[in-house]
Amino acid sequence: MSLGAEQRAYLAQHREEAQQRLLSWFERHARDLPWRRDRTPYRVWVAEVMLQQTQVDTVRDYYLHFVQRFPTLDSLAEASLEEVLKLWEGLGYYSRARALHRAARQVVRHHNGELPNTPQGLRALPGIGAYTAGAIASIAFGIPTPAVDGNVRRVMARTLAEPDPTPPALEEAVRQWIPPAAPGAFTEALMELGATICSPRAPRCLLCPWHDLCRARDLGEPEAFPVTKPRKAIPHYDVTAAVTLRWPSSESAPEVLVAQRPLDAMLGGLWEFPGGKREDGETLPDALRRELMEEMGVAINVGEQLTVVQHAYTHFRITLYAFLCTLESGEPTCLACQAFQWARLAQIHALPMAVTDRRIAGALEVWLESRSDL
DNA sequence: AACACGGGGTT
DNA sequence: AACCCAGTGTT
Repeated sequence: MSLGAEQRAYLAQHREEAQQRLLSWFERHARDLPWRRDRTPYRVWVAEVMLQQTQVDTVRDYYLHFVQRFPTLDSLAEASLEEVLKLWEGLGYYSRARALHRAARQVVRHHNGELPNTPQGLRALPGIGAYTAGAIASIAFGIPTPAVDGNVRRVMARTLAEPDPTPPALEEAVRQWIPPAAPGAFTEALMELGATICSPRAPRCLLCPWHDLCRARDLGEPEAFPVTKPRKAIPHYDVTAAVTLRWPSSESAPEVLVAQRPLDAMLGGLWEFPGGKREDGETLPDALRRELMEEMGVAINVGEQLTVVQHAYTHFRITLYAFLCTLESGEPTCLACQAFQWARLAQIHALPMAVTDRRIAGALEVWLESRSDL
C-alpha cells in the first residue's frame, strides 16, 4: 500500500542530490510556455485543466485564445457555457470545460472570487482532482504538496523500480523529495522530465539527470516500469447523421437542422447533426429515419450521401455516414436533446461542435458552393 | 476497482 | 494498428 522501509531509506539517502540535479536540469531545458510566464492562480488553473490527458503542444494555442477571451476568473464566470465550449472545441473531454465554468461561478459566489489556496479547498471544486489540486497548490501557491500525473508516476516507478506503485506510495515518495524552497519548480520539472526524457517506450536515459539514481535502469529495463494492463478490444460502430435542409424562400440560403446534445451525455452541450448508431440488420437510411423519429419526432426523406468520417474515441471507433435529407412530416421537438435550431452556414460556424460534426459541416459548405455554381 | 470520457501524437 | 497520454467523476 504505502512505501516500503527500504524505499523510504533510499529516498532519504538521495534527496538533496535528486533535488539539485533535477532543478538544475529544468533550468536549462524548460520550454518557453505561456503559462509559465503569467502565473496567476486563475491562469495556472486554466492551464492545468487543459493539460489533463492532453499534450503540451496541443494545449498551447487553446490556452492563449482562452485567456485572451477570459483574462480573469470573473470574466469566465460571466460567460455563457456555449462560448466556453466554443473555445474548447477540438480539445476534447468537454466535461472539463463544463466543470471549469461551473467552478468559476462557484468561486465567485462562495469564495469572494478568489481561488482557494489550499489543496483541500481546490479539491472541492468541480473538475479539480488530486493531481490538479496538487499542481495548482504547488505551482501557484508554493505549497509543498505532490502532484502525481502519468509522467510523475512513470518517473517514480522507474526510480524506485516499483512495477505498480499505488497513489499513496507515489504521493509519499514525491513528498519526500519536494524542496521546501521550490515546490512549484520541482513539480513542473518532474512532469517535464517524464514528458521529454523518461518517455514511456524508449526513455533517453543518457540525458537524464537521475540516470545513476534510477533503479529500473540499474536492472537494465527502465521501459518495463510501470507495468501496463492489457487493453480491452474496442468495438466499431456505423453511425448516421442527417444534414436536413430547408429553403425558407426560393431566393435565400438554405437552413440546416442541428441539435444540442444533453449536458450529461458524451460531448454534452455540443451541437450536432442528429442521427445515431445503426443497429444489426438495419440499413443506414433506416437507422437515420428511426433516430430522427426517436430524437426529434420527425419523418425525413433520406437523399444522397454527403460524406463519410472515420473517427476513434477512447473506447470505440466509428464510421460516420452523413446524408442529405429533407423533412417529410412533423415539426422538430427535442425528445432526446437539449435544444435544436434551423441554422444557416454562418451560424453553424459559430456553434460548438465535436470534430466529427465539424467535418460534416465542412463537407456541407463544399457541397453548397459547388451547387451555387450551377 | 472499473469504466466513461476526445482527440492527437508516436512508434 | 496499437499504444500513449500534464485525470476526473461516476458507479
